[in-house]
Amino acid sequence: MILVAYPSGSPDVSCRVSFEERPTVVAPWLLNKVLVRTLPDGTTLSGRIVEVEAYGGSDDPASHAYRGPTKRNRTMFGPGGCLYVYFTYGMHHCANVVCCPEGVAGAVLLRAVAPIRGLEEMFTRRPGARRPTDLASGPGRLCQAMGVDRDLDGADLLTAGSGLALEDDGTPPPGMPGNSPRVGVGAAHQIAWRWWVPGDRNVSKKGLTRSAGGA
DNA sequence: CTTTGGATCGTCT
DNA sequence: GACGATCCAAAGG
Repeated sequence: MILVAYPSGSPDVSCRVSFEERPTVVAPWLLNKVLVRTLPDGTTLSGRIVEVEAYGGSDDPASHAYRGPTKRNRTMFGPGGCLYVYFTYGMHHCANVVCCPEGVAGAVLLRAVAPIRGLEEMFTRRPGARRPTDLASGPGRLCQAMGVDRDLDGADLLTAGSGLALEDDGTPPPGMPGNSPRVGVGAAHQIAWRWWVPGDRNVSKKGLTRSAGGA
């Protein structure tokens, strides 16, 4: 039982217990945190998280974990603060931050980041991208730009040396984030489990729709 | 600008 | 054997 998740009222990205919260709590909190990728050759790529979605476990029909653990989704049942990467549509990878206590499935899909470091490398990895907003404005694009694939599944985002890390540069999450139903989820189970940074151009196209955020 | 359909393969039934 | 937590190019307004 978690008694105190956010002792100071301001979640600490380096604190494991923060990731034992539910995905609907962790998701909006991740907005404006920085995702840092260290490539095998030492190159650093980074971007500010501007769009996320929450996925649950046995309570969420839209979640990979809805019908229990499988070889593919087992990372979702592991400890919070780790990365869950899956491959879909025969060509795209998507990255998630695992949350909830170990044994309980839950994750936050990283849908978009605003590139900060390594733009040149990202353009190389994403031929066809013209503008910086083409680099990581979507879950598949984000993974392609930052070199994230299934090899990083299970990586610990709170430990240096795992290749991918979460950092807090002091920018707080938006006080009133954009909020809408999730993208690509059947209308039958639509609830507003998607959040974004209002006004950020890197938010994926399908989402500058109505919200509580405004510009 | 919006809409539409094809690509492509690991995973689970 | 069917179907994606998607992306992109092409075509139409």
